[in-house]
Amino acid sequence: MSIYDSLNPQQKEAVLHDKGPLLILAGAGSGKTRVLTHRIAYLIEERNVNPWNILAITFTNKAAKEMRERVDSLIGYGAEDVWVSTFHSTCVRILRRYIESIGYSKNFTIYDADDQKTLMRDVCKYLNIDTKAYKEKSILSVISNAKNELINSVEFAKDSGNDYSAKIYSKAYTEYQKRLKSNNALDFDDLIFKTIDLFKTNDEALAYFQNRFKYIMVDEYQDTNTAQFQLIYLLSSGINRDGVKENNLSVVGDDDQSIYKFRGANIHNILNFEKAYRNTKVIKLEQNYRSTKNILNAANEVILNNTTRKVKSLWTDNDEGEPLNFTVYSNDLEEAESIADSIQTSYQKGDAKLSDFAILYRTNAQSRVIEDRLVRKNIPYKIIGGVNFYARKEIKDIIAYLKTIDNGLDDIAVKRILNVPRRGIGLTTSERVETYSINNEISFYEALKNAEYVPGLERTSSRIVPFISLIEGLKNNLQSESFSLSDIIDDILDGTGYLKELETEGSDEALERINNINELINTMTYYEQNAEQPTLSGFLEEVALISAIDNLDDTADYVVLMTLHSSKGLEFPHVYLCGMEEGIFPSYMIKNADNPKEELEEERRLCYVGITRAKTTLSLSAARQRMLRGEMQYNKPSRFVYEIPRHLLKSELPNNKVESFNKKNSFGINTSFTAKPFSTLSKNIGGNNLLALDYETGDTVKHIKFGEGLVIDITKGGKDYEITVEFKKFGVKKLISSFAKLKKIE
DNA sequence: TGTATGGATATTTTT
DNA sequence: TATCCATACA
Repeated sequence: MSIYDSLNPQQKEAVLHDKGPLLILAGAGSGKTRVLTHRIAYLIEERNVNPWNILAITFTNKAAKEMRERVDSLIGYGAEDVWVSTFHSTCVRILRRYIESIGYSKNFTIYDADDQKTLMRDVCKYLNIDTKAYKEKSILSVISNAKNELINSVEFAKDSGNDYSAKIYSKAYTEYQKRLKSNNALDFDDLIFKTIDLFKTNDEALAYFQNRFKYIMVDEYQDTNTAQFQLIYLLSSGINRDGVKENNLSVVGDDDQSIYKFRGANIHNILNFEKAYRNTKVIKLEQNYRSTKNILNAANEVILNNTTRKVKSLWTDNDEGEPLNFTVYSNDLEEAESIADSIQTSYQKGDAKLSDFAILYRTNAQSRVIEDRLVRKNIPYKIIGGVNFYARKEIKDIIAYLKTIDNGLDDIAVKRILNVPRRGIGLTTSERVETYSINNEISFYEALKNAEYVPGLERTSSRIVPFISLIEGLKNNLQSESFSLSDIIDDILDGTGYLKELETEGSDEALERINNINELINTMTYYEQNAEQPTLSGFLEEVALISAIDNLDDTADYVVLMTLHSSKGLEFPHVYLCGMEEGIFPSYMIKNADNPKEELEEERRLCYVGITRAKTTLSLSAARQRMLRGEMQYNKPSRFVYEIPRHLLKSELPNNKVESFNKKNSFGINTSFTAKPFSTLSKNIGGNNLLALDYETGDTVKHIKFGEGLVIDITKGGKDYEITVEFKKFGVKKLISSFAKLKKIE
């Protein structure tokens, strides 16, 4: 039996596709990674394609690693020669080799969001841009959008014409690029942008890679942006020996799972693929192997409300499974408590491992309450994302030292550590050095070396000298043959007294920082032992391109918490989708967006992604009130919940337990209950979901807290009703029908 | 130059 | 709520 026999007909067709462009529209859980890996195996084993002629591109390191492992297990040898990597690392590898032809040096550093912001702050100061009116972040986002659309600063300037704001952005863009270059640094977007730049200006480099990558595969194609599209287009447009353009490009994606528009992803890349590549073969994978029928149907129904999509419908041979849970809790604490409870119960019964559970939410901020509950119950968990490990102060400090040692041109790094730990070198000094460096067109570090000549620094220069000799000493260590990379952090810690300072402080926070630093040392040791040719630049590069999801270890047993975005591509037997509330999910941000309808559809795709992560059970939940940035929010259940057909949902028995932490709710009572919103719900044919009320004006109704009252008015407000009731004991109140569980009294 | 303080402010998703 | 920033003071 061959490895291809286990594939279904569509999968097989995709795997056995010969040459030319191939678009695989792969629904959630339809085995797309399987198809890609089998296709790679097929090309190598059956078509005698050289492994090194294959390039497979993913978005995360984790996906790349998985793909390589799977190819490895499929074929006997050669898997290690297949180039499997992310867009960004692919570009870094290309640039490390050829970047000199566009005027950077090979040991360029990569700026993360923090570095970008620091640099932009300097730029704004220099250009006298009022950062109240033009925030660093928004300027950076304008620049990022431009780069994603392959607009350089010169073209941007042309396009901005006489528009006042555009001119400011343009000036900032120009100066920002100038400084990146003099710092010998690239930001994330530059990695792609400059690679294209290189290919457009250096025919030899382009030809080399076109010739090398005869077969290209791209995963998650729906998330590519214009620049990435162009990159792939260039790489896949090589001419073969017979002078024919083969376009041996296979892309896999699902337009319904396109959730990175905010990051420049261009959904038209996938929607118009067939137009960009003539003679494209299109294959749809519609059989889902992951979820139960109930879960899949719920997902299908929700996504049906989107208008901009390729028509497809997923089906499955799997069991019907259990209906989905939907519970409305009175507040976020209770929601968290209940989720933790239910995980604990299943776990203790031995029904599942902890790693079978995932708790998904829209925003990172929501993780805090849940984390708190899990801690109290001693349930091991891991939060993916949130404050990035490499964004922590102590880690950034050490990294800045490493960058300074590696690339003295990186002014941002040098400035960061100049006075860390304190050396009595303050702002005034730093500014004088900077002025000197600008006037003399040298790097900040070079200027520091000349401190004694810098005007006004006669006295402080004595403090700068030891700093310089420290760095120079570390640089020298690195040169010596016997020196190992992993010693370098120890040397930094010793030489600077960084560790000592933390030890003396001795606070919990300081200990935590020490732990983090040790983790960094471990990472470095691991890198040194495993990399083919370990270098400091190589390590810094790896660290810069790491993503949150890469830290997910699927062999460890813990509950994972993450945003819906991070969950894409993963699957779990049991999924909790919490915070299913209007304003949270969909986010309130979409209301003020340029195109609310488009944004809503993106949120809905995100919901689709969330639902389709679940294999056997899915629990949705909402909270009637939740604390958000110190303010109490009252939200209605998410419209997405209403888009799930009633018959796919299970209503649980009321849950009236009294929790001590909940005593002080603003109503003075505990209203923990399991909502049954669908007992009173009817779905209109137009898709405009309205609650059907079982009472009308003039009826006597009963409210859980206010008791009996007379309905005096019912007004339609959006997708809900506002009910005015005159209560016997509490007077006239206005209530929202979906919250106030009013019961008609006969 | 360093630190403490209070007030303003910004709140989605991240390779 | 958490972070950032300006200002005042040591």
